[in-house]
Amino acid sequence: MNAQPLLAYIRNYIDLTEEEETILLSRVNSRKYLKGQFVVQQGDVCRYENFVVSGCLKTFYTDQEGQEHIVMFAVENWWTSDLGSFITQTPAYYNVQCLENSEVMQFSYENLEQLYQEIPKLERFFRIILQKAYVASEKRIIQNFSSTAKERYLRFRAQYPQIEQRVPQYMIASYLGITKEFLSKLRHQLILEQ
Amino acid sequence: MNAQPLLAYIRNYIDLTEEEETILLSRVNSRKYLKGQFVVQQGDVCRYENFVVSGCLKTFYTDQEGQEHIVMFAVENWWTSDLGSFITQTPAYYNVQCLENSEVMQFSYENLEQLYQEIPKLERFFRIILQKAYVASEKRIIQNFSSTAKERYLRFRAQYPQIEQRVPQYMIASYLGITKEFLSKLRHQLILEQ
DNA sequence: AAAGGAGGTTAACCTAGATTAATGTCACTG
DNA sequence: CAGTGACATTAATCTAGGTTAACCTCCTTT
Repeated sequence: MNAQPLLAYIRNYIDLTEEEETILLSRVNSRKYLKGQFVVQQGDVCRYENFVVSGCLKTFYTDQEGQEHIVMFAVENWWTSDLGSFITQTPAYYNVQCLENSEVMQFSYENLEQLYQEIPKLERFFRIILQKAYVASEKRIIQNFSSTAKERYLRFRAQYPQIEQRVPQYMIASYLGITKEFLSKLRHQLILEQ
Repeated sequence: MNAQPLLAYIRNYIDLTEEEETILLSRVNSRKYLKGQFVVQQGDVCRYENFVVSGCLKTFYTDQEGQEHIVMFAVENWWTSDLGSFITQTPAYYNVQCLENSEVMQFSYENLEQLYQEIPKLERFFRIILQKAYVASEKRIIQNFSSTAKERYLRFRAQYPQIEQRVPQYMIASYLGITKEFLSKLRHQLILEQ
């Protein structure tokens, strides 16, 4: 397993001794998934928090009409799971599925609680990354409210160029909350405007 | 100052010794605001995380056209601040303004960092409440995407009956991302449907 | 009691984006 | 290289919700 990306990521926020890093790694599992496989399935309890080492995944749910809605994408150095399901250990609302072959580092619920005991600094680490995630999530709420689809698309493109290249457009449309047809119209408009 | 609501709230998540509670309270300030006063103003650095002891506040921002958009309301036992501004100590994007005379318990940035040193359990406390806030925020993103205005209004009413009574309708419309006229139309429809 | 001002409603008209369905493009597999 | 399946585009029509503006209630304040 390639633990370096995870350790490097954690070092951005807290300092761990070598011993602590060893304990940490002993309680994390690396897992490889193939394109199309599910890391979380709605209805199951989400057992892991997943740190993405390589690959690309989507988080989505299906509404009453069976429509798929993409909530987020995750690529290298992102976290993905159904956090609501994970923290309460109740059935998941979301699916997390691989769009490419992917490798993730998995923290199970029990191992993570254990780790909080063994390395209390990790409470701080997860608090800090959650703060950031929460702020980003709030920002997304606003931007959805007060922008047109075109503005949201432009912002998405500017903000996540790595993702736009790797993901088919109908999924980007789903992420933006518009139809693939309307996204197509927007793209056409933008070409004319140049 | 009435510290009981805050202590009771914290006790839901972690156990503090009497001594720890004393330290905590020594680093928190109670503050009373009048209706209309601002707890956070956009452009200023947000200095506090605020726990609401009594009253009602709104968090909003103004867009390019000067339109006000309400992001959340806060009542008793809720937290309010501009977290993005607070954690980075950079100018706030939001305003937090009192809709009623309100009392809040304020954690300043410095005191909170100090408290994390003195009572590491507080890292855990804030991690847990942030997890919950993040999950709620994500849920709101979804519900905004995949529901009509009518569904969102009904859900808001069911979920926050305490708030609907205390806040004028044009603010609820702003929170729901619709115009007050359209909300009025919806309310009319709902009366006919019964 | 008159005059504002804050909030709420109604109605006529307008627009962003959805829906449906046909057509196009490309990559693969047999 | 024909055929299939996955993805993208175009165009016609429809609808949720916005905009504008007039009007209606209550409270306050003088």
